[in-house]
Amino acid sequence: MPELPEVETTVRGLERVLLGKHIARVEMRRGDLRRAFPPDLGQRLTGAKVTGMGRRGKYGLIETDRGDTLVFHLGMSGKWRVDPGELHPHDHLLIETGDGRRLTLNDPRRFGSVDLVATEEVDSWGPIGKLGTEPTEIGSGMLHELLRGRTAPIKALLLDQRIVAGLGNIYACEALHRAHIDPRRAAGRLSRERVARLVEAIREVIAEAIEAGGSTLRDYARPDGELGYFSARFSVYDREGQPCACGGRVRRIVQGGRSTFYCPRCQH
DNA sequence: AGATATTCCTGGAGGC
DNA sequence: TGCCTCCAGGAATATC
Repeated sequence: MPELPEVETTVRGLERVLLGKHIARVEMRRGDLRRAFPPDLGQRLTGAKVTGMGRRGKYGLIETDRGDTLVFHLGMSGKWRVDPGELHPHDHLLIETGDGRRLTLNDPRRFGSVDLVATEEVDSWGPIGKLGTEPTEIGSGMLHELLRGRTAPIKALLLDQRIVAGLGNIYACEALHRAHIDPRRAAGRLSRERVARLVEAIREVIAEAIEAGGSTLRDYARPDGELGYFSARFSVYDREGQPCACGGRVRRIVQGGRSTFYCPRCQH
């Protein structure tokens, strides 16, 4: 389930293979993901040189010297495979570099997307233009202001990409646990101090996940050739019924159709 | 406008 | 073993 840390790790992995390299060949195998692939994706990428790599929220960015940026989203099952041996059924896009490396975008559930956007328009481009602040850049005063008057549970608003960009279900749960905040609490009723604690927790959880992902990345050229995803020991996520560090028991509830895991003993 | 529900899709888990 | 149902998730869209 790629959230910000997994996308960041993916981008760093792709950077080693792509940055400064020419794209020799592009093969669109199945283009009907969330959106159809741009029909001219192949011709606009073929022969181009990759001049930069980046990330915004959960979107990965591959910038070329033609003024285009490939914007990808991994949805929930997407991943890039580096030098895959043979192609798999869900390898929807294949990119070959001038020095013979191969990359495939694999996404069984096809919730992901691939778009080609003029580089100078990326920041204002539809989905990215609507995104809120990066977790690393948001201040507690700013978040407190954004949450003011909101009656929805804090958990639901942490998943709203227009407020903070990049959190998904896992890290929203983990951050709330670390900040000792009850996920059901109305977002607008959190004190300034608790919002500050939440911001700190979000930053820590994200940073640790990226660090752990980076260490997995060191051996990303494993036999299966896949980029390694962060698989940490979560404190609460997917741990229903198991003990919390405080001695409580992790509970699962449903909010907005999504599972929330939290500890009733230490989250208030 | 804000909150909530529904939709897309496939693989894996669990039930019988 | 095999078949069935259900569930996971992000983001767009619909509905209250």
